[in-house]
Amino acid sequence: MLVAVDCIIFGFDGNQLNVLLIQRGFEPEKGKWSLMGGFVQKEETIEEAAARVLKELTGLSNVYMEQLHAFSAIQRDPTERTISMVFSSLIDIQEYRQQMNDDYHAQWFPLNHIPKLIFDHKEMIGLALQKLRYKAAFHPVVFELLPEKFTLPQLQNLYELIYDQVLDKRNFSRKILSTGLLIKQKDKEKESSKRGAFYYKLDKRKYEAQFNSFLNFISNPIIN
Amino acid sequence: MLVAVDCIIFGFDGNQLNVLLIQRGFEPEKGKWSLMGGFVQKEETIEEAAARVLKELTGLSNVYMEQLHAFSAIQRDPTERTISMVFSSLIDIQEYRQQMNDDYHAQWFPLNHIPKLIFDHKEMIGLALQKLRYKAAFHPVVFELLPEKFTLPQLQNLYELIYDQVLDKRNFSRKILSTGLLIKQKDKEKESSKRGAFYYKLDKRKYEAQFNSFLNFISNPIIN
DNA sequence: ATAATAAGTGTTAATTTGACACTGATTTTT
DNA sequence: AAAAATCAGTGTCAAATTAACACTTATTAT
Repeated sequence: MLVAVDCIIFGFDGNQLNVLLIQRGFEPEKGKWSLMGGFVQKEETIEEAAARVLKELTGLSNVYMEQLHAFSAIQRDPTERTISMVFSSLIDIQEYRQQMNDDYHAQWFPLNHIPKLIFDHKEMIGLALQKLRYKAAFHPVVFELLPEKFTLPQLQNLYELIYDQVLDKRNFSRKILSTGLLIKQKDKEKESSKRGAFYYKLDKRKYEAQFNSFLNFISNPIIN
Repeated sequence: MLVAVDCIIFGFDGNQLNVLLIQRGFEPEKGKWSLMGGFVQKEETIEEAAARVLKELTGLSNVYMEQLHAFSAIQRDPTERTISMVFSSLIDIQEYRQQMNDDYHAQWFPLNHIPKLIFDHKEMIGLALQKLRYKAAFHPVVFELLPEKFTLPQLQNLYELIYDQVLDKRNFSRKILSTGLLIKQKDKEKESSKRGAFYYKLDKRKYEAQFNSFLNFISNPIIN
């Protein structure tokens, strides 16, 4: 019985939530779109295997990933019995763009335009998205998808994407600012509007301290 | 590399939260206290393996278990490289007492009197408890620990145990009844008080429909 | 100068929360 | 038979939070 890891990396480009995919480099299903996957070696933990596989296939390193779920249907890989440990992660696309250079052939796909994937990888992404919704409702995880400096409209936009729900900006900013997690900057982002919107940074000390206090940003989050 | 499953079964006896343990039947560490564990066979999913192992070691069947986490530290089993898929479950001790007859030697241990366990099993239980706290704060999972008919004082007692926190009974009953999930019965439980407390049953239809609406029973749940 | 665009901000009513204490039913004791 | 003990059950009020709602401001383009 083989033990594999598969990595789901969500990335936000300012407009869309994306998932990173590659064309599989070995048989079976060589050339088909797939999550970044590989086999666990004898001398590594599954977390180490996930980090190694991600690095090998995309060039990305120091990406914080966490266990999502293990998939073990007997025929999920029709050629060999394989259990897959799935990891998932949220990153800011821009921050990692350099690491992910042309030597690699990983590609970002917007969530609503994911190509046909091998095995049960589509199901894996579905579950990861569900967990993201769950988690983001109570924990300030979405900041991991944003650059260091971001604006309130960008942040709201991201929440609206994740929950597929429009939010009232007055209530949104009151709520998000009331957490005390955001530090207003002096400069503005001027690309996406004439007036420009102030940048904010995350207060990392408070972020870590308060991570487990529940926020409930979304009134009636739809989790499943 | 071996793939194992370990099962964490929490049970409530009316007073205490308990975990089910057995004395391990094979080397290494034969005779030491342990979670119910075994190896995944070629022709079964890990969920099936967990159900089979639980049945073999304790007689329990039809227990709903869900994946908790995979443990894969290289030396966690010092004799052989083994990855363990951990499952956990909540049950009403009474309901399963018959299944768990004298043929088996599984024993319930109150959470604050757990013996020394093999490998990383203590850590596994810690994580399962953390997840129970997390989940029970938003989902009505605690009913799985209770018999079909239960009283409000019993239910409150259970929440107080899980969160190690005393709750105001007026606020508690207001909140729990406002979910509409409980159906008041005509009869009373008269064992534990002179006056007797009305039984309630869970409205199973609503329970399933509302499972994913967040309840937030506990004001500031301490999750970690 | 004017129009267009998106940012930013405040009020009010309704709901929810948390704090708090007494009455009621029954059994045990004297 | 009366009194005491035990635990179930219930209501109010003030504070905090939420949801709904619309206008002003800064800037750029015309």
